[in-house]
Amino acid sequence: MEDEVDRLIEAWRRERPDLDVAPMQVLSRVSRLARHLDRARSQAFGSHGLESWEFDVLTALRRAGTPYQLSPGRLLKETLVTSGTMTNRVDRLAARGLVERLPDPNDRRGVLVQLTPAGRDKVDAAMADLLAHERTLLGGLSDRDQQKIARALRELVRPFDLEKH
Amino acid sequence: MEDEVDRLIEAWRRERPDLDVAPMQVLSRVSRLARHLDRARSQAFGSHGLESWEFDVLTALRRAGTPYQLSPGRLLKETLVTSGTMTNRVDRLAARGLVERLPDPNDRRGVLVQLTPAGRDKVDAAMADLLAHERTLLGGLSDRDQQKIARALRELVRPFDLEKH
DNA sequence: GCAATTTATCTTGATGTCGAGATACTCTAA
DNA sequence: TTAGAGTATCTCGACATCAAGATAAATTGC
Repeated sequence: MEDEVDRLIEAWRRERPDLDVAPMQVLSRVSRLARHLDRARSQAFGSHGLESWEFDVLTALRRAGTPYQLSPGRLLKETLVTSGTMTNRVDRLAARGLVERLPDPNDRRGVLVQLTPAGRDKVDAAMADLLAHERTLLGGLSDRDQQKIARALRELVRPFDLEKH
Repeated sequence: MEDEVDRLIEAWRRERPDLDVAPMQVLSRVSRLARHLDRARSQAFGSHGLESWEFDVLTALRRAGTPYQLSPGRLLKETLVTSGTMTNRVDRLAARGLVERLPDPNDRRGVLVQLTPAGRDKVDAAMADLLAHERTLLGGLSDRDQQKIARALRELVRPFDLEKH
């Protein structure tokens, strides 16, 4: 059974028979699947009144555990955005009452961003929904297959994860 | 050997032991890998003086085969952007001399976007580089493993590809 | 043949992100 | 203790994208 990437590859083989397009079999599918996942996520969050970028920030805080505080600097490492973007995001989340800005008691340059109870409720509900939705997307794959793919993907991501330190 | 997603999942297990976070093993890695691939691509294109969005449009035209013409409407289906975005992209590519706008002889509402020789040269060179780079990223995986993953990913993407028709 | 609908493209205004630079504070080492 | 380097956050301007609407031409149904 064919998918869009098969058609893509077929076109390249026709136009550039000299190129080895095998890498696209894996990597183009990763990119395309990720784009579709983004859209599916946005849709899932919509029912909770959340945008994707809001979910990204809130989950980072939620994962940190009580008291659900992280510095903006830490947040931008977790979410891979720039400092200007994070300032803007925290502003808007604070305006919506989902996070608060607190002065960092140990560093007067610093700030701590803390999840409010309302923010915690929202992110918990959205996370449960997201996982339920993702489970249905993976429905076709056996647990064994999922594990195999997860292991292979871990191999592919590791070089990037290492770069950062 | 652990990666960032292992740490992510560990944090969620600690904070929300009631949730089944297994889907993240596959899907979070897909999303993260895709983000890294985007950045790697941008970097690879930089050496050809191309932006990612430029490459997207030029490859769509290149794949179409001689005479390398597509309508803006067709282009936005291929690249998954809106019509306003495509107008803007074609404007800038035309200003750089990589594409030309021609009137569609069969439909006076329509336009055809055509690759110039300079555009074709650029995209051909960039594509070869991209594939070389992707091959090194996949270096750790045997051909058999690559095929297995490709098949599994095709399963995961198919439902999305079907939606559109 | 004509009105209504659909299709193709472009225009416009709002928005989110980035990157560079500004500001304020902390740390290091002489 | 103090100059200089480093760090944390915010500000600002540029830019790519999107969504909605405008325009013009083609198509459909009567």
